[in-house]
Amino acid sequence: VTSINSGQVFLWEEIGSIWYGIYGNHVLRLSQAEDGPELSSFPELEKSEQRVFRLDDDLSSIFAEITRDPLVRRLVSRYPGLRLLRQQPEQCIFSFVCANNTNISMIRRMLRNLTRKFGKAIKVDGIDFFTFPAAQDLDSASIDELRSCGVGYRAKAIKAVARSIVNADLDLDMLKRSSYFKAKEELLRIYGIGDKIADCVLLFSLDKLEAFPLDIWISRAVAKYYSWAYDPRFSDKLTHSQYQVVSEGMRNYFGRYAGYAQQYLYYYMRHKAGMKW
DNA sequence: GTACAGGCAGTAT
DNA sequence: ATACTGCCTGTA
Repeated sequence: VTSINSGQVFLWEEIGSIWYGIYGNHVLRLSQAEDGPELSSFPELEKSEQRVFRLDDDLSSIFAEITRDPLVRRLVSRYPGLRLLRQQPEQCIFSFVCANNTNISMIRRMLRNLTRKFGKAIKVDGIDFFTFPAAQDLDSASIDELRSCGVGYRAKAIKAVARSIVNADLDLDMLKRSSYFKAKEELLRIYGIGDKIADCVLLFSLDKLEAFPLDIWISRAVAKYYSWAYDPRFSDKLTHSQYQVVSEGMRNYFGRYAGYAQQYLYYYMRHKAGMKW
C-alpha cells in the first residue's frame, strides 16, 4: 500500500510516512513495517484489516469478471494497487451528502469541520484526531451549527439523514442484508439522497458490489467508451430515468462486481485529466 | 466582478 | 418523461 485515494475516502491523511484515517468512532493507523503494511485502530476495532481493506473479497473472481472488458483489463494492470475500501456506513452516507455539487478538497474541509465540531478527540502518536460524529449528534445540531462547518445548503440533507437514522426510519445495517434494489429504494426515500449518492453508499459501505455510481466523470467515460449503453440524446448530467437506463446497462455488462470496474474507470478518468484529488 | 466544481429538488411543460 | 433553475462555498 503506497497511497490512499481520497476520492473514495475523504478523511485519510499522510503524516510523515504514516497514513491515518477516520472510520466512524475509530482512528486507523497504517504504517509500513519491514514485513509489510500494518494497520492498527484506536480504540481497537475487530478485524480492521479485513474489514477496511476488503480482504474478504475474492479478487481473482472479481478480476476474472471485470477484465472480460478490454479497457478495464488494461486499467487493472496499469493500476495494480487500486482497491475499493469499505467505509463505515454512517460516515459514508454523510460524506457523500457533503459531496453533493462540490469538489474533493471542499468535501474534505466540510468533513474535517464536522468532526472537529461534533466528533470526539483521540490522540494517536501524539497527534489529535477527531472521530466522525454520531447521527445523534448531527440530529441534535441546529441548521446554523451545521452550516458553520461550511456545508451550505447540504445542512438540510444532513439533518434529514441524521433524523432518519435516529428515529430508525433508515437502518443502514439492515440494508446490508437487503438486495441492491431494495436497499437503493430505501435510500432514495431520504431527502437529499439521489441516484448517485445512494449508489456510492451502497458500493462503498453496504457491500453492494454491483452498484455503479454515475457521477459526471463516469458518465463521460460511459458515453465515450461504452457508447452503445449511452443514448446520444443524454447529456453528461443524467435525469433519474436516464440514470436508471445507463446504470442498468453497466450492471448488466460488467456483472455482479460492476462497482469494481467503476472504480478503475473513475481513477483512469481523473488520472487522465491530471486531477490530484 | 465571473466561471467553476457538479448532485439534488422543485417547477413548468 | 424532459427542460430548466437555484443552491453554499472557496478558489482561480
